[in-house]
Amino acid sequence: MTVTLADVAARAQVSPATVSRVLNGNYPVAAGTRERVLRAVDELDYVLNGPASSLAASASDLVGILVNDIADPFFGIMAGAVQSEIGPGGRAGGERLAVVCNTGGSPERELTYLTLLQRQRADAVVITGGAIEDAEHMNALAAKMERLTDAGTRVVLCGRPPAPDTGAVALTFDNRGGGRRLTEHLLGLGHRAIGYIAGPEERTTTRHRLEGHRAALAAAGLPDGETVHGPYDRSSGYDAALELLRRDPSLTAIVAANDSVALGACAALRDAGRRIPDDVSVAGFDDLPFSIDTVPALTTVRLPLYEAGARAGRIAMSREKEPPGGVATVHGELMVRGSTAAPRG
Amino acid sequence: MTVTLADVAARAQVSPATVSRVLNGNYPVAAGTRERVLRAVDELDYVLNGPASSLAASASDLVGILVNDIADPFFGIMAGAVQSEIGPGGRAGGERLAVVCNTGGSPERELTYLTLLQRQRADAVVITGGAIEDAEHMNALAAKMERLTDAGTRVVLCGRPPAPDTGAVALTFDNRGGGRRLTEHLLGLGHRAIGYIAGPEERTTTRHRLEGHRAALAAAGLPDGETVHGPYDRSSGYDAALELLRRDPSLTAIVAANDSVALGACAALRDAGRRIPDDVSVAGFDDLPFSIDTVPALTTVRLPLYEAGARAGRIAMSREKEPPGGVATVHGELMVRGSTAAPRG
DNA sequence: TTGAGCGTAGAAAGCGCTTGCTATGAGGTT
DNA sequence: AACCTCATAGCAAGCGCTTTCTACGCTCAA
Repeated sequence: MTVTLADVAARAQVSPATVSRVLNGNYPVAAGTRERVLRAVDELDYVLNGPASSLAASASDLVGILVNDIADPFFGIMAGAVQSEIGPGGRAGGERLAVVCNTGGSPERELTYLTLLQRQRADAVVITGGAIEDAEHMNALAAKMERLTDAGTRVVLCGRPPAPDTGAVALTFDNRGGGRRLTEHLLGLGHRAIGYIAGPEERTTTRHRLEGHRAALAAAGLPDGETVHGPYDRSSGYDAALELLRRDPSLTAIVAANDSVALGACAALRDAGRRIPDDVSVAGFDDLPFSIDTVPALTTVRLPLYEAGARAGRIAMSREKEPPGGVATVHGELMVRGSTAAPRG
Repeated sequence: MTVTLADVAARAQVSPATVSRVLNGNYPVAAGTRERVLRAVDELDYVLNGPASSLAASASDLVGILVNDIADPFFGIMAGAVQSEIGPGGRAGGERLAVVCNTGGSPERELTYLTLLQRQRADAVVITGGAIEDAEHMNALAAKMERLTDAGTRVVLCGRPPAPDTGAVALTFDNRGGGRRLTEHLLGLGHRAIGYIAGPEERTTTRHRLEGHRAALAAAGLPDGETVHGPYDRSSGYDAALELLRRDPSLTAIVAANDSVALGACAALRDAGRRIPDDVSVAGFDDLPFSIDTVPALTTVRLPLYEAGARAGRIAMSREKEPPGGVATVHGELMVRGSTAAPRG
């Protein structure tokens, strides 16, 4: 029914071993023989049986990429960059199956996907985005990562703090520094009543950005401002902005956990009759593609998502040597645009 | 080194066959035995060898999802919906490895990924987004899909025209109808000079949306308006809008191939000193999440991306019966918002 | 001429799992 | 008491490939 190696071998009048060697190209085969084999492969429309091959070679060409939310361009951009370095058509040339798995931000699903990838004996795994700060989950995750690296699977974290003693390489985003510079910018403009819309609690990204924000306030001798937590999406930003306004109608600036949240906040402010930036300044984080096109354009912290993803991909493929200590920090760049200005009067 | 089924069997004092049956749960095993086996699995931290299992059972738990651009929420939303029906934590409960593959819109990569999935003996494949209308590629693709379905892999197209005689089920988007209604809306407002920013040529999505647009014009007795082609992204929209303005400075409306393009067009119009919608109306397509938050909010055609993706996922899992004839059409809904208005004077 | 050395190909032993078939008892029947 | 039925469990034969080891010519140097 389905064509096997043996069929190809028979057709090319060689042994299965030779066909395998032609296909893998890791053993000398005479040019004529090779050609005969390739012709047979073509004529029979032969497709290698991946499982059989992986079993025999105890290695696969599968690389997994975990993302928290595939519908969010923040992850899409990183995932695309990783794939561009790994998958078909990538610089590597290898025909690897670079696949992205959507955890939806759920710790269990993160672990399940990791197990599934371990089951497939994945070559490498790239985990993108922030982590959940739950002790139990962190332990389970660390244990899993360690088992993966022990089994020879390279694990690279992209946009997540290092996981010590797991063998995983980390490309960490400087969320704290970015958050701090952003708030410093606002303080520099003269804002003193600044509301903060944070991401979901228990996420490293959320915490670090908030810490940076508060560090800037503290450095200026100011207390923490009003803070509201919520998911990383526009409607959360919308609701949170209204809530902040309710708590402190006199606030002159809102810092959002990311650009999508900022976008929702802008909509809420407009609906509440506040002009941006005249009445209230708004700032985001990430600098997603749409952020330059909002009205007014969004002040934000640009994270080099594509570059970081690409680098993570190369490290996963061992085409770039890992950073010293297995950890590198990726910095953001403050992008000052029209959504922030000095507060009135 | 690595723990195998046999190790678990030894520890649980049963045969490997029994362990396998406990793990697969498709054969009666006495409760006590099952428990002993599960304990051993746990104690040894056993993880099934996927390739070996797939080889022996000649079936895998891999489901592939192909997308044209993973950084575009249009695809991210669909992919996420498919995964929600298939992957871990999904309604199916099965621990399937639902993976998304980014073709980047390249025909070769599309084929390569399909081959890679065929190689892994994927359970099912969902292909999202429009197709390339190149005869050679279409044939190759059809042949590949046919071979996949022949081998028992269910193939579902989501947002792509049917592929007759390939065994693939298609959930097609009514791009033509949506495009037509959108332009009818503009005509109804009184616009006569309407520019069109199309997507890349040779894509079904591009062609159908444009055809709908022109059908509306023709029905109103108007000739085709100015048209510019470009990629489906904001900078393409920016450039194209300027080009349209150059060609016809008096145009009163611009229809864009999708929302991202429309966003770029809006930016260009603003930079050119035109007010929206006072001077020029702008419309998009898809109704991505950000579209309601643009200023002014974008008139567009809402496509039920999540619902369509979820349905594609269920069909791929045979949890919903396929539509009659293997083809169903998904309609869009015109969303009239602030970016379109009657032309002045 | 003989033997070493090289380039190339084949034989065959698995890789770790699934599953059809067979074996074994316990419980129920007549 | 002998027999039949189930419910469970084990045996063993693969699944289709990779890879080690061996074999077979040849060429080339001694």
